[in-house]
Amino acid sequence: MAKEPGTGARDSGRPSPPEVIGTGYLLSALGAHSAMNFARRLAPLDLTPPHVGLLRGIGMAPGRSQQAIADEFGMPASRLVAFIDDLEAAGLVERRRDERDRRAHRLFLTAKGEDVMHRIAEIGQDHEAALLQSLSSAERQQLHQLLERLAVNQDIAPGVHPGYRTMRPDDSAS
Amino acid sequence: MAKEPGTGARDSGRPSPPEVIGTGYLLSALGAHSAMNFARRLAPLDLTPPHVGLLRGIGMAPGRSQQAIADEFGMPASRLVAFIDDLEAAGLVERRRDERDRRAHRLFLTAKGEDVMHRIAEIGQDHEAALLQSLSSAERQQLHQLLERLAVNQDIAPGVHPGYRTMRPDDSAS
DNA sequence: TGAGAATCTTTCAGATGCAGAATGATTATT
DNA sequence: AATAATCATTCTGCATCTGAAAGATTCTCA
Repeated sequence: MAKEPGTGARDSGRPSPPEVIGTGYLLSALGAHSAMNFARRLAPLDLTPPHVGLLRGIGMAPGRSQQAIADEFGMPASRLVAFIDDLEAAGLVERRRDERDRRAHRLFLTAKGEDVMHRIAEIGQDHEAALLQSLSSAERQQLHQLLERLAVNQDIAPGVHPGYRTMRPDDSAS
Repeated sequence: MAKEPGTGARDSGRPSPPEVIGTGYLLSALGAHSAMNFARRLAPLDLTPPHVGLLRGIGMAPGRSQQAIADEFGMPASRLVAFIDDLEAAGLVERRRDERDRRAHRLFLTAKGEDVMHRIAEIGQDHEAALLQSLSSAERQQLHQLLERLAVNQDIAPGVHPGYRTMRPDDSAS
């Protein structure tokens, strides 16, 4: 029985690769998990996390052009169109032609949009509570501060983030 | 001028939506960012994070079937095939027919595969260092422990995580 | 033993996310 | 006035991901 292949295999002569799970990995796994759970909670409203991000972006500074918002969120303007279409069809957002520059559409939350934002805030709090349930209040604060430091350091835009899948391997490594 | 639509609009009568950026959001943004940077560093090796996850999975317990690995990683077995094809074409992984069950393929790292794993470990450390550069050593430890607690609590599988995009809105909310 | 059910891999077809080029309308530049 | 730049939109193409066949093998149990 020299190999015992069925069970575990933990005894070759080689230096085994490091077992530690990196913080970066934890971050990305937890982030994906958190986003997925949030998406689940959002599904009954027929919204996705990007929709919500945009709603927030519009609500916090109404009247901006699609281009401006696309820039803030780091997405191509062409991608924004479909999202705004959805939000407008749902009656949450209004496109108004800019009178000073009739190429541009200025975006506003409707009254219904603002109501939905409050509903979303509740959902967000539930989600947050579920996510952090294993941490004490002090620990939650600690965690939040540490993450905020990282975010500032990496200058994360407060917007919609694509998955790494979006990465084209032809850019230069950081 | 009752509306003043041009400038900022920060003065309606409504209760403005909460400004706080949730920890869940930070997590997901940082996670996406981290995964993207890691993907960038991996690109010269012609590998993606899922490839690396699988390599690790195979290296840590060689000889398992594709089905077993697909289960561990929470992905459909059909999706695994292409990844293993890639890894095998690159000479990092070997498929061997299981003699006891000739339907199954058992997966092993080649010597080259193990070498690449070590290179990947280096890359991971660089990545980690860049990510955490703004934190003291004690803070890094704190952060890691807090995240680990969350991961355990949410029982995150140590595998390949799809983005929330994968979520079909027809499942039940958690 | 032998027939049908289950299991493993693989291929294939379809849905979705995403970026970038092309287009039409409008505005800025000179 | 003519040309260039800018905004929104549409369209095309590529990558990711899933689930449904299909072929090979093994299991079940009558």
